[in-house]
Amino acid sequence: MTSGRRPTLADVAADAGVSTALVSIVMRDVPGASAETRARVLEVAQRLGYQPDQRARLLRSGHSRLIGVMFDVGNLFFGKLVTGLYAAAEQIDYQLTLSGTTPARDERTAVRTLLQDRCEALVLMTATLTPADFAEISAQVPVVVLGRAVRHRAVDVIRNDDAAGLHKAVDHLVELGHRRIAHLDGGARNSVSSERRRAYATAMGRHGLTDRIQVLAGGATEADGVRAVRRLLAAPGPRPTAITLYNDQSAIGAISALRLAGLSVPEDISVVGFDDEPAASLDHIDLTTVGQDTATLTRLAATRAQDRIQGVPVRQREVIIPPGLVVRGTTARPAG
Amino acid sequence: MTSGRRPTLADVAADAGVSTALVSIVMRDVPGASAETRARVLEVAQRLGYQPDQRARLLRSGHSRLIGVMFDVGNLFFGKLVTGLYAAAEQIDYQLTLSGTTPARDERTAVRTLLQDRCEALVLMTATLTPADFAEISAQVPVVVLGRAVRHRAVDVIRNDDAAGLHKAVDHLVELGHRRIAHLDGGARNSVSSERRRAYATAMGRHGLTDRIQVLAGGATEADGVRAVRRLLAAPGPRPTAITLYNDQSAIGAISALRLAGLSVPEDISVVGFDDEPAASLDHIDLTTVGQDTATLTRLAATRAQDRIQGVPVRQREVIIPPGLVVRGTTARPAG
DNA sequence: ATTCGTTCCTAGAACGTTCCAGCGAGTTAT
DNA sequence: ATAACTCGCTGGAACGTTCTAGGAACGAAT
Repeated sequence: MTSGRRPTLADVAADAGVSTALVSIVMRDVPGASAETRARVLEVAQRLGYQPDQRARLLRSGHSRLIGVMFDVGNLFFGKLVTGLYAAAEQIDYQLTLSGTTPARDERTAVRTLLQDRCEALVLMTATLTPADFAEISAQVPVVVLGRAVRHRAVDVIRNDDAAGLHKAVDHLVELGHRRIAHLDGGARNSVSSERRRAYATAMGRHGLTDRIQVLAGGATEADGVRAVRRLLAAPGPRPTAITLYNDQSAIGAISALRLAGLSVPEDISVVGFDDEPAASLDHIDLTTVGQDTATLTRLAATRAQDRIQGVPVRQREVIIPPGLVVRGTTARPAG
Repeated sequence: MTSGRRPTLADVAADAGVSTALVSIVMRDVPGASAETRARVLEVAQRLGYQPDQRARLLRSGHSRLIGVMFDVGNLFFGKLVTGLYAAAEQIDYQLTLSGTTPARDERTAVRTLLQDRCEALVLMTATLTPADFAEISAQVPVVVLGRAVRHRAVDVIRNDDAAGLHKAVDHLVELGHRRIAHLDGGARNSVSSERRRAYATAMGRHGLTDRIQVLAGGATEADGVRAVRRLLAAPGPRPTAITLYNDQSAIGAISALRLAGLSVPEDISVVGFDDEPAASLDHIDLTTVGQDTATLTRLAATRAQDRIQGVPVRQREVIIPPGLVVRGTTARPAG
């Protein structure tokens, strides 16, 4: 099946009766060859099934035009980001090398393979790397952290504006007529969670609803959403007409708990999630949620990588992108 | 931040006062260096932050010990398979190069980059490649198709035994006491769907339930599941006490339609899906389903790739792996 | 004393590409 | 007519490794 040896530049050159240098010129589509020679060389290359050897190419040319990307293969949100990165990289004529993390393949390992592939910059969707890791890696290659708030003087950060997301959620609900809006928290020891909680309170304040602020203890999972709703319904006093939640997972849990308790969403109570996970768009969930602008995030990550490679001076190391509100079926005007 | 140039073998050699060849020997951990020299070279390499250049290494050595993997970054099931492949590749001391497909990056493009990276074999989780593509690709490098029934004389196939999956589903329901078991089909023009439908019928027959066979027109989406259940409930005659479905998506739709109609799952009706998607294990779905043996699938794909690289003769080009039944909360004894 | 093996090491040639310098033959400017 | 340039092309060096062949040193066997 597999033919003995893949054809090289030399094979094409010999067949076309020219030098390897000229074939190289033709293959790279740079000036330096006449139209007719160009056509002839291309014809031969096509006929022999020549494929340029990426490794030899970059070994010689010094620069690989390669951006290394680390991501978790078990999380669909990162799939979205990788999709965006591929598109963005193509725009600026860079290639992507992917290195996945799995439960058995940690981030250090993933980064090491990217380094060995001689990527010119790294885009990391990291969860576990430490400041020491960042120091070590960024000493070798520019690093862009995508999607997570990391504070390290040597890395660039492109991430979503969580605060703006919650402002939009609250604005949307207030516009619909809601006043009694609760927030279901994402749990203690979690910086993302506290940023979202604070933003909720600020947003309520901006609408003069400071006295209506109600933060419910919650968490990041469906089960957390279920429990929080049970507590909420058992509590005395007027029920909120709407809830914003830490994320979609807990929102999905909350919705099923509400419906199980005989309340309908959104007629009796509106729900807004966060993240726009794929599950949020499923027919039977149809969750209104805050969606990160993955296209912009990835475009900026790619261009920032390029800037660093080219040594372009960068003003702000951290760029924060406003998300959009994806209005679906779990929000409506309050009853009455 | 980034230091001028990454250290090379020559840098390490100069610093340690030995030849580059010797450093190479030490780095590859092959015999030919004394223990003390080895230690000294390693110390220098560590100190300089030397990382071997993967490209130069394989350019010289001819073989890359690299397996190219193509997968869809937008599908979590493939994430599972990639996870398995990483583990399997490590076992046999190969590295993986990932090339993702996205809506904007087609399979031809993905394969081309893998070829340029000089992978020694390709593991393709393909949906769109044609026989002509397979012919062209497999002429250059061994090809293993993972997870899909492709019939082409030049490629190996490792895939799940869909028929066995449906047999297990039906056996499980019969064992629980069900007799009136329906099957919700995955739609017409779809070879996977018809294999599953036929297997359902065969399984029913083996339990002497040929006269209870009931195939409902369905599809692959949640909406299809919802519609099929509505039709089922509107139809006259006794209701089935259990349904097997084409996949998890349609099963999730079916469940929500059943519950909306006031029926409880599994008390009134049992439901079995197919694929064990991540959504199936969510708390509020908790779907009994047929789960593919991804560990075995990926292990075999990797070793098959290795066999082809090494020219080991292969008896059967297609290997079909039995799936397992993941029993969760949507199946129970029938009422009465 | 010579031969033989081992062990540890090195020189130098590859691998397939790109880059640099340069060359002949036209064309244009002086 | 000469100089200067452009165009199309080529030879050869380089990139960072690994591989092959072999050499120096040393102990053991003859």
